[in-house]
Amino acid sequence: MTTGHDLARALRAAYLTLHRRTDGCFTADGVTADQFVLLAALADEGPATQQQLVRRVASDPNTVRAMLLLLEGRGLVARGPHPDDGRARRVTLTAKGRRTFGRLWTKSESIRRRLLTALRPAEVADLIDLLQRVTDAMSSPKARKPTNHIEGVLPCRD
Amino acid sequence: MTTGHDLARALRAAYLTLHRRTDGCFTADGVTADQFVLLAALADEGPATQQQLVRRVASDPNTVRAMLLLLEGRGLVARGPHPDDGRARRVTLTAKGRRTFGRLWTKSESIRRRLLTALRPAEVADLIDLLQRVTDAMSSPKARKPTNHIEGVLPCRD
DNA sequence: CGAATCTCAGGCGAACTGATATGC
DNA sequence: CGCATATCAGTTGGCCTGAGATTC
Repeated sequence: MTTGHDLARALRAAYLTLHRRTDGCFTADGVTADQFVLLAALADEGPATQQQLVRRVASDPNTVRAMLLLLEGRGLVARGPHPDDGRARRVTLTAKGRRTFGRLWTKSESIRRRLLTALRPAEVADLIDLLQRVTDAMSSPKARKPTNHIEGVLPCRD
Repeated sequence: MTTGHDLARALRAAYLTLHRRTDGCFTADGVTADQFVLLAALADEGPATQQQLVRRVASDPNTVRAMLLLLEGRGLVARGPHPDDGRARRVTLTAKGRRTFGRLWTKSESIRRRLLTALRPAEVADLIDLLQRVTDAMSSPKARKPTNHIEGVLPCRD
């Protein structure tokens, strides 16, 4: 019956509407939804190298760098040298970054509440698990031509 | 325990990995994942006005227009006058568009197969339902200042 | 040496704002 | 008239390619 295409569409619709609402929530603060995700990754899991951030937010090095430059320009993050690895940078939230994130977190409270009132707790857990499995299924098990970027062009072949 | 943030992250990761893989699948054909969604919307549900396409693919008029211009330039879609409404346009797939979509559909077979093998049929149905409810929950029930665009800036308040 | 981390230059499509023309 | 559909100009941020420097 279903070909998986319905699932892809449902996933797309859910993500885009969430993303749009989140963006709208932060426009007055000049922070995008994606930048908020980056701030949250730093706030939740602490300082990280850019490479680690790439993995935390499911992005790529160039994009993360560009976002960090923007956030750094606003004084929300700092990129210092890494103590143990001369190649890496250690990205941290500044005090201002922490304050801003706290404010944005509060501002987006209603969004999270919406999510949680639309679903029962058990359903939230189920949904997270199902999404996780989708993510795993789509993650490249065999990338050919590994580039310095994310995983190279993701092949159609499985 | 969960604040809804985990759910947002899982949703983001699932969508982005799917989107990336789909994009990579079509790069050789010069069609993006989002354009594919537009083609699919036309192939599945037939000709439509641009406004209808906006709803079908959960986007906004300006974005849809820009994508249609690209697709029209490649001869994949045609935008004719609407028979009943002088304001609207009737967007259709061209023969070439249908052929291209068929080819891309076949090419992306492995992606859909991955989705379906990662989940049991009942889980697919559940996931679609849960995502639908997330979408509904995030869709603006009360937009203030309706613009000609999508719904105006989506407010944080619920 | 290869591999990993990051930088830089450049490009592209998606998404948005705001204003406008036209037809219902 | 208000409202809906679509257009146009312009901007931004996200994401990517490809190359290169530096360090492990």
